[in-house]
Amino acid sequence: MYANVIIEYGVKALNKSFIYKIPQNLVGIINVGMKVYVPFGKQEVFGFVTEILDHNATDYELKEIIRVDNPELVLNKELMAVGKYLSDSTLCSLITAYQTMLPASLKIKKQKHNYNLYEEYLVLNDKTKALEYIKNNPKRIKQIAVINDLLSGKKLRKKDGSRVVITALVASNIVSIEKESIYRINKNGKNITEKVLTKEQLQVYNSVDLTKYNTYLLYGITGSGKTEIYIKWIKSVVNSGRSAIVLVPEIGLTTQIAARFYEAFGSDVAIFHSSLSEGERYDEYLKIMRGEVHVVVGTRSAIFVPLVNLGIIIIDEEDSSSYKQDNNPRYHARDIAIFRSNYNNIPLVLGSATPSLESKARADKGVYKLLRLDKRVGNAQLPAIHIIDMAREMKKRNMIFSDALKDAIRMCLARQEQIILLLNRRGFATFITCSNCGFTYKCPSCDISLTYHKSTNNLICHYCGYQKVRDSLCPSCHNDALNYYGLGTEKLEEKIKELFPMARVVRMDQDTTRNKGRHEAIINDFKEYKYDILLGTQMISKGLDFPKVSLVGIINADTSLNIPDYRSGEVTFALLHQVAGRAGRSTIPGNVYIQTFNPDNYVINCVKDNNYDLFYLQEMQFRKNLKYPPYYYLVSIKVIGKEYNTVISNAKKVKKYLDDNLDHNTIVLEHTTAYIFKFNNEYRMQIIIKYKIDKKLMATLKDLDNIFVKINDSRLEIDFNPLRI
DNA sequence: AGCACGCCGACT
DNA sequence: GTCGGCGTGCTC
Repeated sequence: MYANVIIEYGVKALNKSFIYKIPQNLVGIINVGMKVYVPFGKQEVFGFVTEILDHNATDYELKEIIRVDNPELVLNKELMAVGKYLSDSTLCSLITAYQTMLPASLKIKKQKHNYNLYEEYLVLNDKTKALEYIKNNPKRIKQIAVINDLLSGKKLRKKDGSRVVITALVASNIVSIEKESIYRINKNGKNITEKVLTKEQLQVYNSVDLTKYNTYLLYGITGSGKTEIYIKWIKSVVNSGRSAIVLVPEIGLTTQIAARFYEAFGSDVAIFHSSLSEGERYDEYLKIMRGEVHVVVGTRSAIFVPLVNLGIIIIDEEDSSSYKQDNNPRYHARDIAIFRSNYNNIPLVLGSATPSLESKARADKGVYKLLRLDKRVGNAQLPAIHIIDMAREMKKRNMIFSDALKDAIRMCLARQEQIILLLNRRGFATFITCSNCGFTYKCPSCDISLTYHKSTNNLICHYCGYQKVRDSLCPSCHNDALNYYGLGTEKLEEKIKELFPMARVVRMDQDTTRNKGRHEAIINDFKEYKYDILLGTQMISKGLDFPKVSLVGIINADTSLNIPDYRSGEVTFALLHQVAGRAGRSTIPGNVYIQTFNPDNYVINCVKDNNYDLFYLQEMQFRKNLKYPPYYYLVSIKVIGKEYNTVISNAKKVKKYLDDNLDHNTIVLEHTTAYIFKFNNEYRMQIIIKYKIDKKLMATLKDLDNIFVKINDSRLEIDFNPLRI
C-alpha cells in the first residue's frame, strides 16, 4: 500500500503531495487525515496523509513512512474537504489550510510538548496482600490509614498524601500510581434551564427547517432575545443526537454568551476563544474529538472544530469583522460555515441587529431566508437618540463634552443609574507636534503618527507596536515646545474624573484588558454596580447586557466615519446602533447622545431614527453607483517589498497581467498606495479587482501567484472579499 | 523549508 | 590552493 502525503512546509514549491510506501506493520493503521513522519531528501519531516493508493504508479523507488505521529489526531473526511475548500478559495497551500484548522498544540511541527494533563491517583494492587501488609506492619499507622481509605473505596490523589508514606507503599508494591487524564476546563452539568419564548420568538424558531441545508438571516433588533432562540434550536438538535457550532465575535462577548450556554447545556459545551491557554484549547479540542460534547461556542477558528453529526451552525453578530482572518489564509468564517452546512445538509443561521450589506442583499434576493425580530423582549423600548452638533459646541469651547451630554451624565449619576461612553480611539493623545519647528512623531517603520500613552509614558505605533519613551524636549529643535493633540480613552478618563470627581469610572480598551481575565472582571464589576461609568473603545459596543444602563454617550461619532473606505458607513452605522442598543434594555428608559461634526450625514440620522432599513437602502444606492459590494465582488492584491521603485514596477506588471488575462467585464483598477502603505519597513501597493462573474479569475490569480514567486524583491498578498481596501 | 551542489572572489 | 559567499535545483 502507498500514501500521498503533504509536507509540513507551507511554501509554494512544496504545495503538492509526495508518494510513500506504507510499511507492512502500518498497513490498515495509516489512514487519510493522519499525521505521519517521513524521510524527505536528507531530512525527516511531518506531513498529512491525503490519499491511500493501492499501487505504485511511478517508475521510481519510493521511501517508506517512518511512523504515525499521533494516532488520536485524524482529520475526518469532512475536515479534509473543508481544508481543500479553504485552500482553493483563498489560494493558500493545502498544508497551510490544514494547519490553520488545528489548534497550535496539534499543528505539525518539530518541537514536542505534551499538553495532556493528568491527575495521579493511588490504586491498591492486591486486596489480600494489603491486608497481610497491615497485619505484618502494625506500627506503620499512616500507611495503614491510606490502605484503609483505599479499601473503603475512597479516591486518593497522590498530591494530597504524604510523600514519604506513598513512596513506602509504592516500594513495598502495595499501591501503584495511576494517571487519569483530566481537563483544564470543567463545567458540571447544571440544571438545564430554558426560558419561555415570546410569540414572536417562537415564530422565528419554527421558521427554520432543521432537516436540511438553508442559510437564514435572523435580523433581530438589539435586545430582542436572539440567544434564547439559538438555545432552543440547539436543544432540539442535541436531543436528536446531533451537535451544534455557535460562533461569536472576538471581542469580550464570548464569556457572557458562554455562561448562558453553560447554564443551558452544562458540561455538554466546549468553548473556544482567544484568551484560552494553549493547554485549555487542547483539552477542549480533545473533548470534541472524543465526542464528549455536542455544543461548541467559540470565535472564528471554532468553525473548524471536528464535531461529527452536525445539526446546526449559528453565527451571532454575523457582520462582525472578526469573522474574517486578517492574515494568511484570509478566510471568512461565514464562507466556511456555508460549506459545512451544505456538506452536512443542515441549517446555518446568521444573526445580527445590523446585518452586513452582503447578507441582507442575499436575503432580499432570496438566496438566504430572512427572519425578523422587531420587538425587544419584555416592556423594553428602544432608546431616544439625540444628535449633537459639535461645531456649535466648539464655539462654546466645549471640546470633549457638549453641555447636553454633561447634563445628562449629571442627572444619570444623581438617579444612580449607569452610563456607557464610547470613544473609538485608545491612548492619551493621538499625535504630538512641536509648536516651534513643526516636528511630528512618526513610527520609523510604518510612517504613521505615534500615540502618546500616559500610563506607561510611552509613544506607541498602533500598527506595529513600536514603542519609545517620551522626550521632554523636541528631538528636532531641542525646545520645550511639544504639544499633545487628539483625544484618546486615557485622556477621556482623566477628563471625566475632573468633571465628575464623585463618579466611579472604569476604562475598557486594549490597554486595560491585556491581562487574562481583565475583560470579564471589568464587565462583572460594572454589572454589579461597582462603577457608575464604563468608558471604552468599540469593545464595549456589542452584546453586553447591563439593565442599569440608561445613558450612552458617543464622544466622537466621526472617527470611524472618516476612514477612507467603502465600508466606513456600514461599520459606523453598526457601531453606533449597537452601542446605542446598550441603553434601556430593561425597565428604565434609555437615552443616547451622539456628538458629531456631521449632524446631517445619512448614517448618523439613520442611527438617530433606529432605522436600519432606510440606512440599508441608502447605502445600497451608494454601493451600486460606485460599483462596490454587494453589487460587485472585490479582490485586493497587494504588492509588498522593501524597494519602493521595484514595488511600483511590479505593481504595474501585475495590473498588466490581470488586464491581459481576466474577463473583459472585470474592472482592474490602477495601483494605489495601500491603506497602510508602509508597514515594518516595507512598501505596499494595492490593486483592486471588481467583478460580477469571472470564470478565469481563480486560475489567473493562481498563475499570477506562481509567477510572482520568481520575481524578486516583492511578494504578493491576495485577499478575496477584503473587509477594508 | 532545508540541504547540496557549484561557481566565483579573496584570503591564511 | 581552500574557505565561504549565495544562486539554483531538488525533495516521493
